[in-house]
Amino acid sequence: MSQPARKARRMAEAPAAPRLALAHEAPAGQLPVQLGPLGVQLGFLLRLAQEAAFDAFAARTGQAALRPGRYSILVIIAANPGISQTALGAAAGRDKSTLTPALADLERRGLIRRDRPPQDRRSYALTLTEVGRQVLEGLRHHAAAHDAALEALVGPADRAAFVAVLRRIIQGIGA
Amino acid sequence: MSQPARKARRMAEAPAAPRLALAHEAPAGQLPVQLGPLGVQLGFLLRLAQEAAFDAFAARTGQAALRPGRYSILVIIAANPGISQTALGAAAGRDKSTLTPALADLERRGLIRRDRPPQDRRSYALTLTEVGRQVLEGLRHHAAAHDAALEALVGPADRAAFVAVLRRIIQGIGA
DNA sequence: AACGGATCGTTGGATATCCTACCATCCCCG
DNA sequence: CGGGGATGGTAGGATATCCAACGATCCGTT
Repeated sequence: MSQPARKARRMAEAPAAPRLALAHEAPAGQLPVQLGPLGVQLGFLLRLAQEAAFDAFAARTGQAALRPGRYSILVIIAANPGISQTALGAAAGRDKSTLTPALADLERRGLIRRDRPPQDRRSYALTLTEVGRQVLEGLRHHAAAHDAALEALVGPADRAAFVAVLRRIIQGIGA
Repeated sequence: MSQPARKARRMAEAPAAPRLALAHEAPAGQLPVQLGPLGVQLGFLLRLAQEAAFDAFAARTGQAALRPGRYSILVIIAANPGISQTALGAAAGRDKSTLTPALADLERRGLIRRDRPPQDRRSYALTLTEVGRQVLEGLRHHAAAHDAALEALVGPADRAAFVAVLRRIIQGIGA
């Protein structure tokens, strides 16, 4: 849900070679493209890393129904049965309007249920169906493998430090 | 260019508090939302970190003309006068079709020039104008400040290690 | 009991992305 | 020299995002 659907359409293929080399190899006889200061700027590298990671996860999951964005929705609903759309959006880091078509799609596929709690007819209580649990189980394997692949690159000994840095960025960069 | 224009519209305001707390604080009397395994999954954290960093940079720059995506385009063109659109897209990690409207806009604003090299009338040679250089100069200050803010969170002593991890992810996650 | 402010979720619109197909151009090979 | 494959860039379409505004509902205050 956080990226366009290119990954869904590309997933039937084996993952492509990385789209970008930081030290750009140009065609024979040409100089490589210089990135200037971008090559060491943390924001730019974060973007490239995130997109590469996202692409790789999408490659693993392979089907539109199992796109990374849907995965995080299913995980959060599974962990919080009865959660509202507003709370889900906040937890997933997504605008509530972004969730409207995504949840409609998951409901249509039979992966979740949206019930009107009698005490608040404005909102929905979201829960996974049995089918949804099964689909999520399949996704968890992909997610675990993806996480292991990322951890291999980070270095297992450095994982905790890396996570701590990401959390500090998440919590602190807007201040 | 890597994210929707929400940031452009929001930039006139002071940056909002972070949209997401990893340990979600719920309304009084409610339990916080549980992230389940997402809270420690590297892919999810990378996404949140990247979006938070992007939001923060967009907040600094403030105007649509100076959006982060345009910044990377200007930096790369500045470092590679005469670069083609195809090479620029590859360096920026963007599809060439994504660049078409962005470059048209930059040209319209007088920040770049697109010339037809006589030896290859299929392509364009992209260069910054004097106005483009000036706009880029202003952006560099924002970018440097943003990078410093990120470095403060990463920890100056850990910056090189963090960059190395991001590069390994960029280069290696798709393999 | 009624009113006004707040909230939940949806809709419409805008922006940004990529993929595929196409046209114009280039270049290499037979 | 000509043809065919490749390349540069654009257009159309699909997907995903957020913002603002709206209708329905909730709740607190008077």
